[in-house]
Parts: sequence; structure tokens; C-alpha cells
Amino acid sequence: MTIGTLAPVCAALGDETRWTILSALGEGDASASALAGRLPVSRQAIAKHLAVLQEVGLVEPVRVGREVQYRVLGSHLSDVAHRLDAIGAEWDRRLAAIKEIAEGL
Amino acid sequence: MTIGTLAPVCAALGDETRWTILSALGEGDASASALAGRLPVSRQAIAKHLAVLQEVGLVEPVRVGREVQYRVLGSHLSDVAHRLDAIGAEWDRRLAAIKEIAEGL
DNA sequence: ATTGACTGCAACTTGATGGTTGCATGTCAA
DNA sequence: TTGACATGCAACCATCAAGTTGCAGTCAAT
Repeated sequence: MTIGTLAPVCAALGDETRWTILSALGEGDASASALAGRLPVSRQAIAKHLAVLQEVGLVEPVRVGREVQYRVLGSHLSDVAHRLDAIGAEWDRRLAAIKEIAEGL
Repeated sequence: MTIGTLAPVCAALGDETRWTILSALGEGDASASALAGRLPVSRQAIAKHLAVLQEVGLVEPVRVGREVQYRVLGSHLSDVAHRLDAIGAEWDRRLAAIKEIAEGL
């Protein structure tokens, strides 16, 4: 049950602005410029966020003519979610076992 | 499918040191001082991390005599994981639908 | 060919955060 | 009651990250 690369993904998901971006991309692919039109931050700020999200595999660039659209990768988010779930379950299992021993005489 | 308080929890999970702490707590409750004995950071630093983790509900303090032990809350981590999974699945579902429309004429 | 729009890179500012040390407080136990 | 150990609070430092502006490079369309 290796933690491995989990922290960077969580760090990427720890920013509200990035959730706003992900949420927007969830309704369809979009470029940094297009997103900058809807959100109250500069295009460059959005580009940085997209780079972070791409780095951890939550988003994927797709060239369309001269612009670069970004696509959200739901399956990767689900993968991360499953790993977190497994860790949480493991903690509960272990603590239950400890409690068992403590009570059981 | 509200995002709500998801970002703060993810931000808390975005730090390697906090994962080390959580991992240690996963093997049994421990106080800040006890953790400081095993980890290469000061007790105060650990106390701050525990405060962050407690803030987002990943950890719970338990007074034992004069010391304060912390217990990891696996079920809460699993809750978060399920919410993330649902969001990822929703993204995939929507993009599949869009693709369907684009192809299916 | 030129113009306009989109991308990419770089420098800078600023606020948040992880870390430290020092000291005060509190509480168990001999 | 007094000493030892644990917590809590505060100040401080350094680094990182989010955001900005500005400019250069590309590519499509007129």
C-alpha cells in the first residue's frame, strides 16, 4: 500500500482555483485563453495551473489548430480516489484489530 | 455533487511530512512528542501539522493522562475518496456523452 | 504580406506555509 | 511539594507558490 506519488496529486487538488478550472473542464475541453475569459484570473495564471494539473496527470493537452485545449482525465482522479480509500480502510482495519486485542483480555 | 470543503482536505494531504505523520498514526495512536521522537522534525512542527489534520477531520485528539494522543480517522479519508471518485466518474460520463453526440450525428 | 489571436517564457511581488527556537503553563508522580 | 515531562503560545526566518505584467514567437486568415 505505497503512498508514493499521492502527495503531489493531493497538493494539486488543494487549490480552489484549480478546482474551478477542473470544474469548467468537466463541462467540456477548453484552452487557457477560453478559461481566462470565464474566470477572474489572468491567462498566465491559468496556464500555470494547467501545467501543475498536467504534471500530476489530471489533465491532458490536445492541440486543435493553433490553440491547445485541455481535457480532464476523470479516470485518473478515480484511481487516486481508490488508493485513498484503500489507505483509509487499512487504517480502520488496523485500529479495529488493536482495539480487539486490547479488549480481548 | 458539490465540491465544497474538498480542497482543504486535499491541501492537508498535499504535504509529505503530513503523510509520514499519518502513516505513523496508522500503526497506532501517538502524541506529538512521541512522533517527534521518530521523525526528523521538531515537536512544534508536528503539532502544527496535527492541527492542520485535525482541522480537516483526518485526525482526532484523545487525552490520555497528561498527554494528548492523536488517532487517525480512516473513515473520513474514505469519505473524501468516495467524493473524489464520484467526481471523476462524472467527468468521464459527461465527456463520453459529448463524444457520443459528436459521433452519433 | 500583414494583422490579429493564441501560446510560451521570464521577472517580479506578495502572501502563505513549513520550519525553527524560546519560554510559559500545566499536570502527573515520587 | 517539587521536579520532570508534556503541551501551548509566540516570534521569527526562509522558502514556495499564486498571481501579476510584459514581451517574444507562431500560426491562421484576410
